[in-house]
Amino acid sequence: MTPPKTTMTDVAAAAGVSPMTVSNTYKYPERVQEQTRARVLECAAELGYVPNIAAGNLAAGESRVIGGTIPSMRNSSFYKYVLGMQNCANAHGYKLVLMLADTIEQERSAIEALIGLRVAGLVLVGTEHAPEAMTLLKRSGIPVVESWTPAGAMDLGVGFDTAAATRTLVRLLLKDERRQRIALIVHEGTGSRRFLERVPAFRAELAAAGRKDDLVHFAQETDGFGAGRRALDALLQREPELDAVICPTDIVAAGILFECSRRGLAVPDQLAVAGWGDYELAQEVTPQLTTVHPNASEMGAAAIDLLIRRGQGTIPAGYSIDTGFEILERASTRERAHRSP
Amino acid sequence: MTPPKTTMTDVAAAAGVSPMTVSNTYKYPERVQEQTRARVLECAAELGYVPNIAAGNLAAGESRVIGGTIPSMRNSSFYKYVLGMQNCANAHGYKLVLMLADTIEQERSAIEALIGLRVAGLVLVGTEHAPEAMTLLKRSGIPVVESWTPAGAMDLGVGFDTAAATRTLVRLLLKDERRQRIALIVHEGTGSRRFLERVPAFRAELAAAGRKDDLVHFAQETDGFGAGRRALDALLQREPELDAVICPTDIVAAGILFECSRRGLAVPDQLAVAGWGDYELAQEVTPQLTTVHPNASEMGAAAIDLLIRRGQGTIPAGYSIDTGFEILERASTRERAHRSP
DNA sequence: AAGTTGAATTGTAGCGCTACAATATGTGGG
DNA sequence: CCCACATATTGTAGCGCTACAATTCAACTT
Repeated sequence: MTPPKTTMTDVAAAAGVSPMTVSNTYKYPERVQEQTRARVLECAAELGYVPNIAAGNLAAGESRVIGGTIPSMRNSSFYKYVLGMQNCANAHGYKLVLMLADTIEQERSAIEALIGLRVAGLVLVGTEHAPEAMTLLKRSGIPVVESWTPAGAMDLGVGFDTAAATRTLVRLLLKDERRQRIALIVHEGTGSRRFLERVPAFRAELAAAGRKDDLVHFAQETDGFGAGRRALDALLQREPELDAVICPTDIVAAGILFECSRRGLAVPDQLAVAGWGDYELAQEVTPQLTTVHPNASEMGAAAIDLLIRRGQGTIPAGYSIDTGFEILERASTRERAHRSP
Repeated sequence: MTPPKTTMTDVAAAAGVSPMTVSNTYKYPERVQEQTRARVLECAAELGYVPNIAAGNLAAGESRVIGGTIPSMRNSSFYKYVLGMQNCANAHGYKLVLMLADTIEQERSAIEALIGLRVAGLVLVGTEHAPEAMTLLKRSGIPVVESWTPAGAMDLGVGFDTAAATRTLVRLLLKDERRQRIALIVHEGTGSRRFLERVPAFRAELAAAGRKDDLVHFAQETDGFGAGRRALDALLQREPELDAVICPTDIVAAGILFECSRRGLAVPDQLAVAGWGDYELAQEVTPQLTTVHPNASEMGAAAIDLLIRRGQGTIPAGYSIDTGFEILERASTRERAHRSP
């Protein structure tokens, strides 16, 4: 019932050295003579010893564990982002532990737990956090990187300019000057305001081109494909002449594509559809989706990198990295063929 | 630079009580008088104090953190599974920390890190683990639940009978007795053999019906939708009379659907397609996909529940829970309409 | 031969917390 | 008024580990 816990002292006894030598074997191998180290490791393996990281952190007053919260695992951008974080962390001898945080409240609880674990740093998504969490974060002095956000981080940040990406998408759609009624769909919900900064960018760009900028639709984040269907429904009701739509994610865009095919609406001839996120899906649907590629993996790596360098004191406060984006223009927004006049 | 770390002693001093009273306030609130507790919590909040879980675990020799490894975040079943775990853990006052483990080697490294953190228990996916990891797991005495697997767990297990699900799918396809050439696609790869147990079930059921059972295709797990395209290609080359196909995931099935639409192959009339996992996508594609619903959320909850109850000593070794599955029959495998004779 | 050096190893103390036993503080009975 | 008795609070010791200073010991100098 009670598992026989193997400690450093046990290993030391078995190897005939002092506990400190065992400690050094793991933490500063170069301080221990080759053959001593080999013997220690052998004994450790034989006893099934795994160093108690928590105790080590406590004694050393530092940690090589980085915590991350993720708001959703449902899209492939986040997957690449987490992979990027993990690879970078491992390459530097850090471990990444994740906690799921779908809502601000869950995030608060996760942040508290990770601070409790005394992680070396924290990577959060976005800049909206529970006020209590912000306070704790500041008090604890743990370095924090906020990701998927171009600016406005409390300290360190990585991300790309979503407003710029939105403007670029609008301009791309306006290349076909016959498109008069362009809509923007954004998510709203308990979780995140991070879509909302696209709205003013959208409006500004349309206004600059002398178009009406009233078609902004708010969709539930939890709805997935269904949100696309519902959004299209609502938008067509408001504006039967709808020309083009910019979606908050490729999932929503795909939902719209599916709905268009049900209704017999031709994409892109009758309706141009732009996605967001460059999910794998975007290349598989017909027509292929124009989308925003977020460099998720680079973003993840940059976040961890910032954290580690901040720990070394080589990064000033308030530093931010823009990991850029790329607009992938595909069939779903191609200009309509000009018919002979 | 050096963040002023607030400790229990600081809070105790501020509240004018002993450190033990602060400790009790958090761990055994009922032992502390109402007003004392209130004062302690107030001081803690003011100082931004968060208990050091790691130190607490060390002193108490126990932990309320559960570790989990996840092989992929790309599908919605895993999302629901993780949610199920997290909800159950939180409901019992436990925290769930996750590590990404796409390969056996990454899993080994994650297991080691989580043991190092001295988590209360571990939830792994599948039954294949690095031998070193298995040894450590046994030696450490940490309770382990293996999930997504019906049987063969080293100790505790949760999952459903994938062989039974496969047989049910085959029988469903055989209801249309004109279907002669049914194929099975499974994933193979560095990551997992967990798809392979479907093969003998597939063969046995077909053999029992007097059909040929040779059409088994192995696809790369990393390929996503593309795997569907490639698999269909390969299968049609081997057997132009292909009637039906059972896919390892809904993603692969959707890939096949997309490819069918490109080729002008009618689903289900010319080719029946069955998916696996009941992803959101399955209901959105046309035709809607027949699929296996894995009760992912229940599985996650059951895993954590087992772990906690094992910690309390109320679960015998070798205990397994079958969380069942459901076959969702949808348009992609409907019987072909009988033409009048 | 005594002194100097450097590498390898080892005590000591303490990280922040909790189990446990010990003490203080009240309450009512005899 | 003293004793039992429960309730509230507090020392003490130690969890497993590491920083740091102290020690050992062989290999060179001079």
